[in-house]
Amino acid sequence: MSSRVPKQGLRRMVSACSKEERVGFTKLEADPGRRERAVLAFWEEERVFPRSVEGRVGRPRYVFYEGPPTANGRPHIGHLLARLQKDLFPRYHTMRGCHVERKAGWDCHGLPVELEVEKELGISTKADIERYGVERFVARCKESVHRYIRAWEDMIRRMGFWIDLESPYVTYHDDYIETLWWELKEIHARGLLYPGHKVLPYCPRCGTSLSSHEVAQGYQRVADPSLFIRMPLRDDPAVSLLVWTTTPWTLPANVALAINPEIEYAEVRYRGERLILARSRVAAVLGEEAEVVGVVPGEELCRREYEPPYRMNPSPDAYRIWPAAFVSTDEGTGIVHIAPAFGEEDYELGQGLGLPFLQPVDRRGRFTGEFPLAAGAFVKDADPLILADLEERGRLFRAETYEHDYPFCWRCDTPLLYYALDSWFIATTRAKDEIIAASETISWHPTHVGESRFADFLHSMRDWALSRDRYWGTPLPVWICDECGGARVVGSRAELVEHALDPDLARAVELHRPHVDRVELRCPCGGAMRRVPYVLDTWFDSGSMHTAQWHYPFENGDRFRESYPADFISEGLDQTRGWFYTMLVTGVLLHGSTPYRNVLVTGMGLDAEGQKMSKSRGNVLDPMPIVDAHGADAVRWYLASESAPWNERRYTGEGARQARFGFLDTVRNCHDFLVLYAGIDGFTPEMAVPAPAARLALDRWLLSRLGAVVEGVTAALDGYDPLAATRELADLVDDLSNWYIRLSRPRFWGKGLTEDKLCAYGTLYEALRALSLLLAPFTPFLAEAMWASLRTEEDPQSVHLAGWPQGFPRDRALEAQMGRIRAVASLALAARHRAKVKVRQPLPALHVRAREGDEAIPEELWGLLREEVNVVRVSLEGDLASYQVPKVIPDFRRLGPLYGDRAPRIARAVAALDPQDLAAALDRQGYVDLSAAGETFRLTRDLLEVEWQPAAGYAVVERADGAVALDLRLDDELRARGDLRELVHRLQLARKEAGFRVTDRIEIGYEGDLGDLFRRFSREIEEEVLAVAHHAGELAEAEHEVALDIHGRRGRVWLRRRG
RNA sequence: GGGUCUGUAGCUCAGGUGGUUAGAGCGCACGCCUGAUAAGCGUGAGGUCCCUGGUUCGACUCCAGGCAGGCCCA
Repeated sequence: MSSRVPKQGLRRMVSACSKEERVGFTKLEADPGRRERAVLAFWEEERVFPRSVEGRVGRPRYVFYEGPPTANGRPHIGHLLARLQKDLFPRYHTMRGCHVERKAGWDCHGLPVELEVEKELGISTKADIERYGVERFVARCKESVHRYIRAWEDMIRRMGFWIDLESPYVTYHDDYIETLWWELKEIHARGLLYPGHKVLPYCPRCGTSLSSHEVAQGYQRVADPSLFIRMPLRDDPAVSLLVWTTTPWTLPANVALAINPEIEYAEVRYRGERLILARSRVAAVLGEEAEVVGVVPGEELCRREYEPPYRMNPSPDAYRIWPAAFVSTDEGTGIVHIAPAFGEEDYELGQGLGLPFLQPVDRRGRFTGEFPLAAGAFVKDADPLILADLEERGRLFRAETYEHDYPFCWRCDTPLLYYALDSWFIATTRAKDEIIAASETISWHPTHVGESRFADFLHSMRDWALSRDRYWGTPLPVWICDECGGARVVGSRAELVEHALDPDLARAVELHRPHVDRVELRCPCGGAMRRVPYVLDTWFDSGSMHTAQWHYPFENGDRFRESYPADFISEGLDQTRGWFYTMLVTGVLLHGSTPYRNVLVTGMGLDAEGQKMSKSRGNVLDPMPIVDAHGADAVRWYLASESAPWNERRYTGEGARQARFGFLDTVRNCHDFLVLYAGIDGFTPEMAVPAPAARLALDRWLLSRLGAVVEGVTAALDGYDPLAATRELADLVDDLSNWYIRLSRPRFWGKGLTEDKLCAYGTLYEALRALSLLLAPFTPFLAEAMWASLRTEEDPQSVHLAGWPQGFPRDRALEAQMGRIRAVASLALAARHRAKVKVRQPLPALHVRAREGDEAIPEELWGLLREEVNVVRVSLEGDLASYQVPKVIPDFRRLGPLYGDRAPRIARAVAALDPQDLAAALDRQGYVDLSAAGETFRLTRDLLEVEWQPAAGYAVVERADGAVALDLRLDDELRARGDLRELVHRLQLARKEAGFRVTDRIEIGYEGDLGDLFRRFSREIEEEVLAVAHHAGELAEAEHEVALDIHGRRGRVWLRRRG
């Protein structure tokens, strides 16, 4: 296909109708929505994204892994930050010449999806699901996932996030699941997969346990009861142990108390009763009133019996006191209530001592008939019942509330219970050293997340509670024999078929509940094996994408090997314990090394009030209206340029608006400026332009700045610091717009395509072209639209198929000199402002206090300065003393106490002296002697303040970056020149009011006091306003007429177009 | 309670091996420019650099302790 047609196609799509329309350059569509939709259509038609990947096959790979979005909610603006990084860096490395595959992925399984469907169906328990039918339920889960995937795809496309949506990995596909099965078999072969019975955080609503990384997501601050309870000693009922708990509902399951034998306990008398508690807690718990009557060593309490709150077990081992090292005196009384069913430490203690196990709570978190007081009540609701009962029986010592963080189910907000459960585990703790060693090869951005937060988490690692008692998930591939209890971990579909009682069923079955549960295997013992009822923790799904996305090892061996590990991943900070952790674990267990080398961690999205955005809070900001209003580029630039990626952000719509008008429109204006004049002169990029060395300093400066920015942006992106890159780019655009173009404007106005004009066009063209390339990763739409206008026939069709810019040699001396000139210009403008003199009025001189290096600045640059600040002459001075006069002010606050009523006379004497001499003397010797009223006084420097003021006719500005004195004295010539500029300005305004084009030639008639000016500056006026003739008197057939007042010269002017 | 990050202008945020007068954008005020024009530019006002203590000739920066917020852990 010829590149000509699509080039014109995009041109048509992105450009506004322009009067100056020419073959090459075209103005950019100003409406971001229209511009971006045209670019999207172009990308689609020309398959630009796939070509940008395919075109680099065989080049070094830069491997990117997509952290799959959970397909159970709509995207909000908080998701965009990480997505932006995931687009920006692959685009950049593609332009650097790497082969960057970007396979999309969808995380489809899990409780959140089930919850969504439950809500749709208006049901809320597992029994409801069973009644509804697991098969239908699972089918609806699949539908739900598809709905959300479509919403995500729409957002991803509209934002210009390039990722391969055509062939994503999908965690619920059989191929994906098969890899997970293979992984589990591998892990099992290493002896790291085991079934256990442990106390786990458990959601009674969802009916399933949660892993540590899930629990981490759901802590909330709550007020819980805080109870102190009396537990009388069996052998001495007059004495009670004082026990503290924040979970009254666990008391019925109490079977023991634990103390620490290292701790000293005290028997105290308190308001007539005798209590035992840790000695160091007496004051905190009981206050001043308590009287310690005896010390009880911890060991003395061990094995003694006590009276439990509820005697529910007859065993002689129950209701005794035991030693335990975990008992501390940080809180409570140093005596801990033990309920093995409801606490991890409790459970282990109970196992170790062979204590009875009481479980009066069912899987739904409700008390069973075993505990009639609260039978049927949800545990948290039973708290008040138990409290009242203890109170009534005189066992309650004190009841308060206690504010602490308690874990809640991260999806359904039900308080979690610690509950003894059967579960399957991965023994990650046995590979802990290996995992930590691998983690140390990862580069974190920012470093502290990896060094502290992630490292801490790894060091406190627990075994991974892998199984979930749910429906919509990867089935745990473990089959257990009914007869002998033997287990088989199935690692592939083939293995399933091989051992199935019904191989045809196994061959065709979908690897989901309830289908796969119908497959029974033949046990070596001859019995039938049935699958355990569990599905996997969804984090195992996404955490395995490094391997499962390729359906490795069943196919794609090469692709897997070339793509492991990833060079780059980027997700939100909340993934530290989520995806970053689970992916590392599976990567190390299966492949022995980290699955990713660089992680860019993005901060969380907050709303305008600083609250975390979340679906449950209802404060999520939908990005699409903002995108519609200002464009995807504006949102992208806002996200990239506002703050470092890892900072949390407060999002408002305002940021994108600013990005659009403050930055993107400036870029567009710069481009359109070139288009306007290149159109008039017929400049095209194919024209031969003099070599940079032959161009003006202004041109050479801009080219050097380009070199600096290319270096800066490259280094910033190589270091995963997009913020620094945007700063470089913003500075460049400022230099381009507010200095280069501003100062070059007169160069573009002259007649014909002169050598210098060619240089200006060539330089501006090269700058815009490089800018388009540099912007491509950040604002791909605008960059593309610019490229469409600027590219030559030899160039790639898309900016995203082009290479990263290079080849702009630096001239650091010139950059520094121009920087100095700009600083001086700013000082001079400040001086004009202070003196209230317009820039249009020429002034005789600007005196600059010289700095090191100023003498080396070439005359050419001083010339730019003269024009910019409109002065006839610029001079360098050693100091500005000649343009300032000192004013010596006596300090009455000091003078008064020293000289009393003589002070005013001294002040008068000071005023009578020449301030110039006074200041010089103070400066030289630090004091001045003077006589007043017949006395001589020696006034030291601290008594007299010297203030420097501009001398008459000067404006002086002094700042950290320099000092200038502006000569404001006007003579007739300067006044006349000022009048001329004023007149030209008014005539230009009149042209514009008349609606003439910038190229129209005109004829002028005038009358009144303006004759002098027209006669004297005849040539200048005609050139400036493109007049071919002017004469006194009203103009026949005038198209426009204005009344003028130029500094008191009044008159009228008529304009008419000619030819 | 522990870890960690953050705290700088009205708002959103940069910055600094410890060194004259701490920056940007937006907003605000005033003005300039007018051949990029339903644009552009400049100047200015605005800050106890969260607080307290320490180290130092000198602290917004380093150290310690606190306060507030976010995230994470228990």
